[in-house]
Amino acid sequence: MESKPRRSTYIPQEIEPKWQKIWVERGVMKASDKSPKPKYYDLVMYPYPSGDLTVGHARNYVMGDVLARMKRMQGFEVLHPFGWDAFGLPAENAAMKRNVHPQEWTLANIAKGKRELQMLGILYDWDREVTSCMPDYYRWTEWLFLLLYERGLAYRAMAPVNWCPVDKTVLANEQVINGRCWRHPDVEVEKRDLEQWFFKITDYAERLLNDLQLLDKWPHKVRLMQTNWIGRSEGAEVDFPVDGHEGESIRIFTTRPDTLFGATFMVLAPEHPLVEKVTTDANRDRVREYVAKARKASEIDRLSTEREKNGVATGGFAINPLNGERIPIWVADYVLMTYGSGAIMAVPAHDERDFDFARKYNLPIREVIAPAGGAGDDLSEAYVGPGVMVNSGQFDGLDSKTGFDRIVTWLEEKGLGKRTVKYRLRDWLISRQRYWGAPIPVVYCDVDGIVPMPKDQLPVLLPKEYKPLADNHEFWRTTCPKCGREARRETDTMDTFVDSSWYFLRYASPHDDKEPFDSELANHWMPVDQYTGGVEHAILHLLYSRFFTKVLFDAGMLDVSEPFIRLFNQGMVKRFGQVMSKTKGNGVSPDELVEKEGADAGRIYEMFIGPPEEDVEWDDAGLHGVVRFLQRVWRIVLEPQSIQVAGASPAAPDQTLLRRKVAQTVKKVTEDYDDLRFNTAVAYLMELANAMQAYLQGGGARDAVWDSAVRTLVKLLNPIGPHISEEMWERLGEGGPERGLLADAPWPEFDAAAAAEPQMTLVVQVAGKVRDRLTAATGLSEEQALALALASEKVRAALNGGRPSKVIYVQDKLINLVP
RNA sequence: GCCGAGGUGGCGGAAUGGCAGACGCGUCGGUCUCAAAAACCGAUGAGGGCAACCUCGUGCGGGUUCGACUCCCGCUCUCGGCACCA
Repeated sequence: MESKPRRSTYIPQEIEPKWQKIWVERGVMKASDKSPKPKYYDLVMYPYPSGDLTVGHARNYVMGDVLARMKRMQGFEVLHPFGWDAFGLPAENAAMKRNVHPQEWTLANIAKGKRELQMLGILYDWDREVTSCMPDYYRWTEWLFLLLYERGLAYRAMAPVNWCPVDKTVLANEQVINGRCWRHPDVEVEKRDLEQWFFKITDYAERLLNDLQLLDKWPHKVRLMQTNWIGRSEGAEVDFPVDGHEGESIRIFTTRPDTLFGATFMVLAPEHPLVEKVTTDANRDRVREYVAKARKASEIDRLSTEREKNGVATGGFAINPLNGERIPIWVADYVLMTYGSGAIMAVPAHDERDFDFARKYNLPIREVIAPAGGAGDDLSEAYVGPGVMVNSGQFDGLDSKTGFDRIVTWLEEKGLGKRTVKYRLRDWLISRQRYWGAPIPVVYCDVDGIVPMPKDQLPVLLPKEYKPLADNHEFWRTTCPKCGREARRETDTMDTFVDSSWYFLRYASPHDDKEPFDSELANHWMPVDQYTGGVEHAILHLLYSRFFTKVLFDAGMLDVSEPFIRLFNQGMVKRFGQVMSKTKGNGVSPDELVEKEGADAGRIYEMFIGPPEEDVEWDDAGLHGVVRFLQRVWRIVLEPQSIQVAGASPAAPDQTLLRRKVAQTVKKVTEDYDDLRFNTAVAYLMELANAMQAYLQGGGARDAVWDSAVRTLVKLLNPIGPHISEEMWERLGEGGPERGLLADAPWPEFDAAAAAEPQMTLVVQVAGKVRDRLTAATGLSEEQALALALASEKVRAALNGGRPSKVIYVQDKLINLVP
C-alpha cells in the first residue's frame, strides 16, 4: 500500500503559541524612546479589569494591533501600550460579595486579562503597562490633584449634588443620565447638600469648545455631542431692581435681550436666595410650602418636560429697567438654580415655557417681535423666531438681531446689564465616598483649614484594611503638615475618571519616580496619533482628558493642548441580539475561540464581520468562512502543487494580470488598514487569494512573478493574521527565528506601473441605460469611443437606427448616447 | 420636542454622481464517498422567455442631471445623543 506524499496542514493551535513566545522574546513591540524613526502613538482605551474579557471586547484591541503592526512594517517607531483602569466600584462589590480584598480581585483579573490578550496575538509594550490602583501610579494622580489645587482649579464647595443610593456615593453631572445613575439605569439619583471637591473645568469651557475645531479627525458625532454638552449661549445679564427693596435687584440671564419689552413677569428658582426677601407676608405660607415641595421632588419629576409647569406668586414686584414697568415675581421649579443666575425674565410671547406658564396662571402675553411678512397676532403659541421689534418703544421697527445689539449696548451704557456668555457645562465633581480610589491628598486642620499634602510626602496610601475610610481612624487621624497639630485627613477618594484623564501621558515614562511623566518624553510621543475606544466615552473621558491636557499645557509640562489627533469609536459585538458578556452567558472567551478555530481566524473574522464602527452580530458560521479562507491561503502559499488544474473552463493564466492584481491589492489593503476599513481590506485579500488560486487552476507557472505574489500576500496578511503569516514566511524560507521575523520585514511598496490598467471596460449607455460593455484600450478620444460604441449591434438596436443627438463621454469609463 | 446617524438580495455587507449587490455566510446542483461530514467545483436580486435577451429593482413620494444607492425637498421607520440650560 502506497502512502500519499504527506501534506502540511494548517493547525493554528500548533503554530500560534510558538510565535507568541518568539515575539515576546524578541521584544517586537518594545518602543524605543531614542529611535531615529518617526513615531506613531497607537492607543486603545485602557479597560476596567472586570475579568469578563470576551472576543467582543477584544475587537478594538485587534484593530489597534493591526494598525500597530502595519505601522511598524512601514518604518514607524510605534508606541502601542496597555494598562488598566483599575480603581472603581466593581472591585468593592466583588469584595463584599466574595470577601476578597478589592486589590486582590483586581490584580487577579489583570493577570487573567493579560494572558487572554496575549493568546490572541495582540502585542503591547508590556514594560510600559500602567495600573491605576497601584501606588506608583496613584501617587501621581494625587500629585496632579495638587497641581490643579495650586492653579486654583480644585476647590471645595457645598452644593446640591447627585447621590446614588445604591453606590452610596456622589456622581458627576456627566454620570447622571436622565436623572438616573449611569451604572444603575433603574436607580434615581437623589439631591443632597454636601461639601465636595470640584475641578473647575468651566474655566476651560471656551477653549474646550473652540479647540473642537482642530479635531477634524474625530467622528463628527463626538464633536457635536461635546459641543452640545458644553452648551455655549450668548446673551446678556440684566439686573431687575426689586420694587420696595432699595438696592436689591434680581440678576437674570437672557439670550433674547431683544425681547426685554415683552417681559411680563419674573421667575425665581425655588432655591434662589432672594425668594424669602421678595415674598410678601400674605404669600409667605404658600411660597414656603411650594419651595419645600420642590426641594423634595425627585430630579426626574422636576426635569420632566412633559409635566405641567407650576409655581406660585411671591406677591413681590420687580422693575423692568428698560421701560420702568412693574412686573410680578413668581417662584417656579422650571427655573433651575444651577444655570445662569437661577432667575429669568419671562417673555411668554416668545418663549414656549414662559408661554405655557402664562397661560396656566393668566399672566399677560405681550408680543414684541413680529414675524417677517405680517403681524402674527395669533397667540396660540410662542413665536421664538426672528422678526421685527414692536411694542418696544425707541427700538420699534428694528429687526430682532439688530435690536439684540442695540439693547445690550444701551444696558451697558446705563450700567444695568452686560453682554455675557453662559455655558451648560458644570464643574466636575470629583469626590467619591468610596474606599477603592485615589485618596484626595488634603488634610483639614482647625488652625490652618484646608492644607494640601506637600508633594514630597505623596502618596497618601490607601490603608490595607478594606473598610470605609471615614470609619478608619488610623487613616484619617493625622497631623497638620503645616503646624503639626492634630488634624483630620480627607476621607473621600477621587472619581476614577481622574485616573484616566492622564494615563496616556504616563506611558511615555511609566517608571518615572520624580514626576507624573517626563515632559521631554511625553512631548516626543504625544499627541496620540490614533485613539480607539467605545463611544460611551464621547463626553466623560474624552472631555476630561482634553481638560487635563490643557491644564498641563498651561503649566508648561506639555507642548500639546489636544491629546488625541484621530479618534475612532468601534461598534460592539453582539451575540443572540445582546452585547457579548460572560455574565449574560452569550460571550465567546478567547480560550474557546483559540481552541476551536485559532486566534488568527478570530482576529480576521472580527475585522471582516462588518464595518468597524457598526455594532455587529457574531456568527459561528461566518467565523468558519474565515477558517476556510486561511486554509486556502495556506495551500496556495505552501502547497501550490496540490491545487488541481481545473478541467472545465480554466481562465488562461496571465502573469501580467496576476502582477496587476497583486499591485492593486497592495494599494487597497494599505489604504484600508490606514483608514481602519478592515472589512474591505479582508475582502481584497480574499479576492487576491481567489485570483491566485484561479491562476494555479489555469496551470500558471510558479516562477518569479508567482513567488512575488505569494510573498506579497503573506505580508499583507501579517498585521491581521500574524501567526499564520509568520509561519508561512518561515516555511517559504524567507524568515523565521534565525533569518528574521516577518513582523520586522518592510511593508510592500505600491507599484503604480504594474497596477495600471492598459484596458478598460467601456460602458455604453443609451439614454442612461447600459446597453453594452466593450473592452478597449485606455485613453480613447471621444470620437474613437463613439465609433466603437456605434459599431455595437446592441447599441444600434437601442438607438433604433437613429443618431444620438448628444454624447457624454467619461474618459476610460463610460459613454452615454442620448437619442 | 430638538440635534445627529441610518434604511441596499434569504443574511452580514460593498459601491459616495457613471457596470448596483464586491467579499463572505446561507441555499441549490455537482465531484469525491458504501454513506455522511469535511473539502473542492459551479449556480444564486425578482419577474418573463426555449433562447439571444427583455422588464423591474437600493424605505415611500417628488425634484435636479445625459445619468442618482449616492445630490436637493417632503414623508416614514429604526438607532444614538440631549431634553424645562432661559
